[in-house]
Amino acid sequence: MHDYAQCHTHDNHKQCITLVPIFNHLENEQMNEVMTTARSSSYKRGEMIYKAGEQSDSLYIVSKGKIKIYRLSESGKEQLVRILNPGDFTGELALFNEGVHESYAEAIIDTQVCMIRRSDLQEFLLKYPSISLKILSEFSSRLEQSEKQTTRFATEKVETRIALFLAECLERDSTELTLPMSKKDLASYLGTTPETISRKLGDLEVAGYIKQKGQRNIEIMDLDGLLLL
Amino acid sequence: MHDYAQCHTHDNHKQCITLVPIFNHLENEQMNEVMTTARSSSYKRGEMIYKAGEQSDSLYIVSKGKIKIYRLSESGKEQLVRILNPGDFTGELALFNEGVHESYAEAIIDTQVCMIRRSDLQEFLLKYPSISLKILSEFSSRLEQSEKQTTRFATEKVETRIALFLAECLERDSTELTLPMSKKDLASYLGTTPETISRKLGDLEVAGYIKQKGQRNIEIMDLDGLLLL
DNA sequence: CGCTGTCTTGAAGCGTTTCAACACAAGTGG
DNA sequence: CCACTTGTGTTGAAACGCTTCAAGACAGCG
Repeated sequence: MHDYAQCHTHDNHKQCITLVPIFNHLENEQMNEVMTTARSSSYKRGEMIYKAGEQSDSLYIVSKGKIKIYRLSESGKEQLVRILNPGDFTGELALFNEGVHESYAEAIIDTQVCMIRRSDLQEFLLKYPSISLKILSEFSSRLEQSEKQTTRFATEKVETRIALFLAECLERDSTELTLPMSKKDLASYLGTTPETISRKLGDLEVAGYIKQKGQRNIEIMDLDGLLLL
Repeated sequence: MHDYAQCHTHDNHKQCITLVPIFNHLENEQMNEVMTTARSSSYKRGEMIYKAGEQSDSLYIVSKGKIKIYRLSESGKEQLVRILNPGDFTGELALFNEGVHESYAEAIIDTQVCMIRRSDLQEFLLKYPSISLKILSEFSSRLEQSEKQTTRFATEKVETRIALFLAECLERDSTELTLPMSKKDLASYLGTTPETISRKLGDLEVAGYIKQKGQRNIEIMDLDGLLLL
């Protein structure tokens, strides 16, 4: 493994951009072209990358660290939308839209991102149409995912939403998982409260579907049963 | 206004494709190229255009009629996702993705669509990259919209979701609106039951925020009050 | 006109939130 | 390194919001 912090800026960008599904099909030369336009930037735990209402001017690719994306509803309540790990990107929505962010991006640990300016990106898209197809594919998945999530909120009760979430965290053929976020954040993500998360996980454990191991690890005892809730 | 049904197929396609934001910036010649690859198809009230699980092979553009898009949740409950009117399109998600539909599309009145095959579309996208940018922009808006909707479900109570929906139906500087769907469908769209819709609208009327006029018309008496719920 | 599906209203029941109090873990500074 | 502070996680009891079921009114379509 590499320690990014010790890399040259150029190596850092390369390291980071090759991680991204959108770009990783490019020829080496095109890749270099993209890289030279990128800048990098660091954020300390708790710092904001962008806020709702701000003008958007870049695509942000996480090269190191963790970022949480959240929204405020009309009545001021916060909902966690997504957690970004190295290789994930954000800021894309505002780029093709009105240009104003509607969500908040905050570093949850010390984080390094690499940024591609809007104008540079647009240029690449017209020059290498295959990038567009990649982004279209990425957007499609995200839209499916988001609509699926909406439908779950609209039709499933909390216990089911938790069960489905656990099932999605579980790697194929594995029986144990590590929660990707705190239970407080999980509550925000699933549209409920930390108290309810705590109680429902307790219920699932009593019913024999899962076994909680410490704060963040869960062993799935009966996946099929879990999905029948 | 035109009566599409009486048009020649070719005129019909043109009529229909020029309606679509994705294509309406094209030169006449390019437009013709797109049109010649399109086919049209008709559906009677209640007929399915596609179902979840089916292989996807086309983009569908509504030229006449109304289509409802809905999903089934894991536990089998139905949620209405969107209603398509002439000029709207669907089927796009599966085109860039796995190729399998995850939602259902049903004609709610007699409907005519024009279809562009997947392979033809991909060809156009690589040939005319500006179409991709248009679609990216459309997808961005949809994603914003969908994430906003998710956040509402996650954080707002039913009454607020209804109020926000009414506000969005209201045309600028207007004071009266016509619901775009039945209250039963509205309930499905907003993730609640027809009974609750009925009761909450009653409450809003008693509180003086709105006035119900017949089954589908509503006069907004106090928009600001409504949005402060 | 009659049938079918949508809409309304009431009463009972359920699921989830809220508030408060306490246990526990993690990050901070002497 | 420990003690301190701060934030996260748990548990109970009460309150709330919404759904469910049932029954009747109404509208739309053949």
